[in-house]
Amino acid sequence: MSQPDSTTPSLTKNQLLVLEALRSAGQAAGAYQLLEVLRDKGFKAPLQVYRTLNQLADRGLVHRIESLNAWMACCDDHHHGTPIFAICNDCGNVTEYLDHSLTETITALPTDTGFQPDRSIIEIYGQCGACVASS
Amino acid sequence: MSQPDSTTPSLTKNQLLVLEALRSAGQAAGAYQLLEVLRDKGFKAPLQVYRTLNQLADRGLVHRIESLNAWMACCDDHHHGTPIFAICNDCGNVTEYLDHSLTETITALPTDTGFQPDRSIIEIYGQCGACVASS
DNA sequence: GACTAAAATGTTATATTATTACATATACTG
DNA sequence: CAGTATATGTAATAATATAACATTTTAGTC
Repeated sequence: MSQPDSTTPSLTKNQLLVLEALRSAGQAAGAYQLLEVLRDKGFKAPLQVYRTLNQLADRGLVHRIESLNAWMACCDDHHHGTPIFAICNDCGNVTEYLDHSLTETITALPTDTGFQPDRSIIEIYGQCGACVASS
Repeated sequence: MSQPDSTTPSLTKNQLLVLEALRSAGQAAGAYQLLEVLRDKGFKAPLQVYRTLNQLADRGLVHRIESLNAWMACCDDHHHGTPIFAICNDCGNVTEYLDHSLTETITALPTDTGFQPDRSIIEIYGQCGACVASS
C-alpha cells in the first residue's frame, strides 16, 4: 500500500473511519456521538474515538471546538494558521474561517509582557446568516 | 442590608463566598477545586458551585476559561468587551487582557457571510514571561 | 522471510466535569 | 401579609475524558 506523498503518510483504518464519520456529520460532533455512529464499524470504547481524534488533530485534519466539547473536520487539508470558528446561537451551525492577519494580531498581542504565544483558540458566538434572515 | 448602588445589587452569601474563594486562589480554578475549599463554609454539592459561578459570570465578575474547564475572577469589576486569556504552557498561569480594538476586529470578521457576532472566546497558549526567562 | 522497534489498537475501569429534578428557604413587590 | 421571583439545599445521574495494561499491526532492517 503506497502513500500519497513523502511527507504525508496515509491514514490508518481508524483514522479514515473517524474522519469519514466526522465529514459525513457535516457539522461539529461530540466524541460519544461519533462513537455511536462508529459502532457499526467495530468501535466499542470512547478511547478509540478520543485517541483517533487526537491523532487527526495532530495532523491538522480535525479541530476541537473547546467551548462545545466537539470536533470538526478541517475545511481544507493541511492549512496552517489559527482556525476561527463562528458558532450560531440558534441553529448550532459551526463555520471555520482562516484569517492570517487576525492570527498575527492576536499572536502579537501579549508580547509586551514577555508572553510568547504559540497557538490560540478563537470561537465566536452569534447568529448565522441563515438564522438572521429567518428571524 | 443596603446596596452598593442602584445598578448593582449586593452579592448573595454564596456569591461572596465563591468570588472570595476564586480571588484567593489567585488563579484559574476548577469548580470541584472550589468546592473543596468551600466545604468549610458549608458547601456540599457541585451544583452549589456551578450555580454560583454562572450567576457571577452573568454579572461579569468571573470568567470561564473554556479550554481549561476552569474559572477565574475578573481582573476588574464591570468592564465590558471580550476578555482575552494568555495561558502559560509551562506554569499554567492565566492572565486576562482587554483589547478593545481586537475585540472589534474579531467581531467584524465573519460579517461578509451575514454572521452577526455576539460574544467571543479568545484563549492564547504560549510561554509566559517568567517561564521564558527561566528556560 | 525473520527480527526489531515504534506506532496503533483493544478493552476495562475509572476520573473529571456538569446538569436534571425536585424540595425548601429567602428576599422583593404590591 | 400574600404572592412571586430568586436563591439555596440535596440526591441522583449524565456527559465528557483519561489511566493502565495487554495485544496487534506496521514499517524498517538485516
